[in-house]
Amino acid sequence: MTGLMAPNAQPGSKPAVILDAAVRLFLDSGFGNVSMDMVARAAGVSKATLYAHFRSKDELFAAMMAQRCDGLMDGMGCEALCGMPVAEALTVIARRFFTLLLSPKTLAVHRVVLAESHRFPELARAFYESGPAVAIGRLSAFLADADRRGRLTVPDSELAAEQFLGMLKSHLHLRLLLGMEQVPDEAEIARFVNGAVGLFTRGYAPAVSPPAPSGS
Amino acid sequence: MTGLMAPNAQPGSKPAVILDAAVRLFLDSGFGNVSMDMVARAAGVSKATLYAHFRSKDELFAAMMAQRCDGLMDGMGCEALCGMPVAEALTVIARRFFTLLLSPKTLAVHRVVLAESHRFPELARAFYESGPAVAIGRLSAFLADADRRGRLTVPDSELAAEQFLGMLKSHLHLRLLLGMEQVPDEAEIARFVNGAVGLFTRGYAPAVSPPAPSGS
DNA sequence: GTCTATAGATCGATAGAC
DNA sequence: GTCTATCGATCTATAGAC
Repeated sequence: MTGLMAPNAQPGSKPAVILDAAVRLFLDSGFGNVSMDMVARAAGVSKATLYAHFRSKDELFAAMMAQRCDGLMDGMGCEALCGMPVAEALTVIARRFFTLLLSPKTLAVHRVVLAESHRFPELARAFYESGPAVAIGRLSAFLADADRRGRLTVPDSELAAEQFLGMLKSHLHLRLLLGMEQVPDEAEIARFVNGAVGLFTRGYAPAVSPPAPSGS
Repeated sequence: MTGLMAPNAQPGSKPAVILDAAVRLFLDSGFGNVSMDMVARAAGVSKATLYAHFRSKDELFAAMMAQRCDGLMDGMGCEALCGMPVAEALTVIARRFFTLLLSPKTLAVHRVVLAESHRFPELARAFYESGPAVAIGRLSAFLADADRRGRLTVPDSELAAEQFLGMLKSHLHLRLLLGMEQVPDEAEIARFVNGAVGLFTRGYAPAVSPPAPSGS
């Protein structure tokens, strides 16, 4: 994160308790539908105490979002994947990305950031840099490595990373953001993951090699 | 559209004038940041007149969105494309979809619907059905036809349609929604369109045909 | 630091004259 | 139908006692 301010989150301290309440309320109902009275009551403090720690509602919101964006990409490391067969590694990456993207927490962050990106432009940027941009960067590095080793033929690894993640998001992500669907079950996840990995590996297969699945 | 109500939009009539003002304000600033006073002033009528035509702010917002969703997919017909070579047809479809998706008007609708999908669930559904769902449906039909004619091998045409449109959206759409980028120029559009068409036609190429670019 | 009480401003919706 | 004026509720932020 850039440094939007993340108060010393001594667990149990007043700022931490307030932030926890703010996370629940803001992510659940958005910025405009949550009043400072509600935050104060949910945190079990008075409104004056709240204002003693956060100078305004904007600052509280920004601090809350900064906390949520920080660990967004934990568990998306790609170190151990460079040795695996490409299709297998892509499957692992796709499943991780999907699980993260479709989790209620991540969906809530998307909803709130999108809704308030106009009022908080730096926040929108911080979210993108700490979330989607990291995913693209790591996958792009993995693809560039696969290209160097001849496992795939990827002329534009950044574009390819966007394509792969975009295929997974597809419109399913939009449907979930709009509240039209529940989180998909295993079968539906497998359908998207296998479909994306298949299309991607076929479309970026190395020049003229046989379709041997393991060796090569 | 389902029938959310779209008052007789006699051009020049008071309801039409009010709706025009509401479109500008709501799409620009969202639901919560626009007051009925602002709408009345922008439309050049009094607040009482406004309430004479729309019983509440919610109803005005819904009517405004219904109007914007109606023509959303105009110009996305795929009739004349079934005769063209697949790659060419996909390029046309991709360019149309991209132009539509990245237009300021469509971006604004996305922003507002996403922000208010919690408060207006039927509105979110109506938007999805009249916009993204139509795009998926038409492309899916085109792909199923291409599969029947042996131009592509597409076992799951609906999934494939989602993949193709998702590849185009990628994270570029998100960056634009967040206000981090201007609308891309011709070169950037070509990069995404050609990349998607290329990956898609290679990955869904018919079983064992040569990679001839034009004929076949 | 923490509380209670309230100032000050805004907004959605309505009443009543014309 | 259209206007002016206003009600009642709500929200952010602060003042002042402890």
